[in-house]
Amino acid sequence: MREYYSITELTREFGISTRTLRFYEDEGLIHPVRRGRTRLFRPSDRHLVRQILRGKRLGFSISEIREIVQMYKEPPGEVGQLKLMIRRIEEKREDLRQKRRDLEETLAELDHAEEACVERLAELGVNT
Amino acid sequence: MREYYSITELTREFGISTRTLRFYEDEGLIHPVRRGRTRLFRPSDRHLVRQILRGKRLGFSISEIREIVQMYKEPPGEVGQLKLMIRRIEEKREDLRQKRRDLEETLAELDHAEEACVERLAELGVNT
DNA sequence: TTGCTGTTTGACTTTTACGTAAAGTGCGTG
DNA sequence: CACGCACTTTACGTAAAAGTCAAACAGCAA
Repeated sequence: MREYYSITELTREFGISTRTLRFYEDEGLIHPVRRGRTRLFRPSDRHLVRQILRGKRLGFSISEIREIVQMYKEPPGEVGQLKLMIRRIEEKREDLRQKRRDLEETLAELDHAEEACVERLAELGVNT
Repeated sequence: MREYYSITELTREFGISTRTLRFYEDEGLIHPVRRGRTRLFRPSDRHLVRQILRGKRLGFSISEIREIVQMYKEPPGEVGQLKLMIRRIEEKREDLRQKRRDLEETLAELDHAEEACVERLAELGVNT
């Protein structure tokens, strides 16, 4: 496990630009440490980036992703906050379950579409 | 099964604006027929809107959704086109499978986060 | 010292997906 | 007829999420 990653190492690994990583820092999603002015990304920052990009692929906005990564952190100490957090987590999970339904339906329709194409090819006498 | 829906009926049903439906028409996603200048939405248009919104929830862009709804249509008649279409469908499916992995991972992490909160509540002597 | 590479901040630009305002059409009702 | 209502087009505006570019600095090799 490496101690630190440079900004370009991460851009290469994840296929994103330096601008994007700085943008995520401005948005408070990541907090790389500094040596002088230069950013040093720890493994935890790298893991956060991975989680951020996962959220992006699922169509979450930056502020939604910000909420989600808050949830991954240490649970708060106060009872009210904890209950609030649990409610928020449940909401996100419901959101994700909706996405899962959408996803399965879309996959099923694509399966169907592909079958139709394959059948059409067979009709045309093409050996698949 | 209704013959036609008005634009506002659909906006109410789906919780979107008229602007959005006209935008989708401009983008070539739907093609409601006209009586005079007024749009009439058929059941098939309504179904398309449903599919479009599903794509949106999954984080697809308008042009990606355009590609997807092309795939739902009748398969093309020409062999080359058919093979191309099948390749495209397979790409989208791979895309969706990636999303599914992302989704399951995110759900798992949220499960874990919620458990941590519940445990923390228990430590504080709160009866859940 | 010069030059290269990587990095910084800051400002401006772009794309997407609509929102919103203006001005007008078509139709059924009182 | 006048009104209201749903609908139309055209045009400009905007927020989010970066992309792009410039100017400057730091470290290191030749």
